[in-house]
Amino acid sequence: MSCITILTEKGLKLTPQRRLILEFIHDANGHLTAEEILDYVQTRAPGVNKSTVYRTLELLEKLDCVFKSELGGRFIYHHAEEGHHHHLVCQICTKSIDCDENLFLPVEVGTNEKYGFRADFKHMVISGLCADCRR
Amino acid sequence: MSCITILTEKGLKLTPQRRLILEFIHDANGHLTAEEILDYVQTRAPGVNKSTVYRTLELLEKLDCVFKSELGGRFIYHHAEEGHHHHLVCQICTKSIDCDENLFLPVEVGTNEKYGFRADFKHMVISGLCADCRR
DNA sequence: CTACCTGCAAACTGTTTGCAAACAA
DNA sequence: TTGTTTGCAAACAGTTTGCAGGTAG
Repeated sequence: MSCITILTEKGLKLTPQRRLILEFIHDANGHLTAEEILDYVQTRAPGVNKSTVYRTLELLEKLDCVFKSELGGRFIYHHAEEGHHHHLVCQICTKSIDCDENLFLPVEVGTNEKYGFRADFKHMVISGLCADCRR
Repeated sequence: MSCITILTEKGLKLTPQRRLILEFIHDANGHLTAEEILDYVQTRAPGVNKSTVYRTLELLEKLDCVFKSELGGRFIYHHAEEGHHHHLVCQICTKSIDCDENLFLPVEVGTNEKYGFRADFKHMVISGLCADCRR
């Protein structure tokens, strides 16, 4: 079910601001900071306020339309579609690689068996060095 | 080699403030926020300033005496000794379980083979539900 | 029409910085 | 003594909030 449907079904409104934010998040390959989202929205609709962006992101997170993670002391957001749930982020070039989610299955099983801990691997950001920057 | 040795060998000074911070971080089982460290230090030496704590943590990180991770939009710190490099943090009770570091070996191997990405799993914080809170 | 949404400005939290005084070695 | 370290206050970044006016449905 699309984010727009989710919104309208709850009696929430599809404003131009929200439309732009949804559009940008959906088209983005990786994750985005609130600032990046604001910048984009403002190129299309100058005057949009950052509090609108933050409030929309908070709403979309509650509706499970976006995931909120953290990276480098700030929050990052990405759309909550099936597949590619993780991001490999290069420490040097900051490039982000979408990562197959079942790579973490062994860890999930391991923490469960060993500590009874149900790890939540829905929105991981893994820091490291990408193939290009390793050389 | 102890943190104190590392400090003095570089001509850096072992002040009472630094002594307290080192002591607290070393004794802590899990990870600590700057605020928690400041609170502790101030019970033992009122008047110590937060900038001292931040500057000391920055220094200790550079000297590889502590690791800096992030959790819930703020930074957390833990001592950089061998073993138990990861933390399983319960979303409900916020308890932290030290976690065997080679649990992540399969992921490290996987991201390497699949994407050529050298994942840095030295200071992971994994969110989820602990055994008690799952019930 | 009305509940939801926005822009604005201001508050807030966690972190960082410049500087003069204080101190460990 | 001397270079390092501290406390203070102020700046800073990212995020959140209250409110009056605006708008989608």
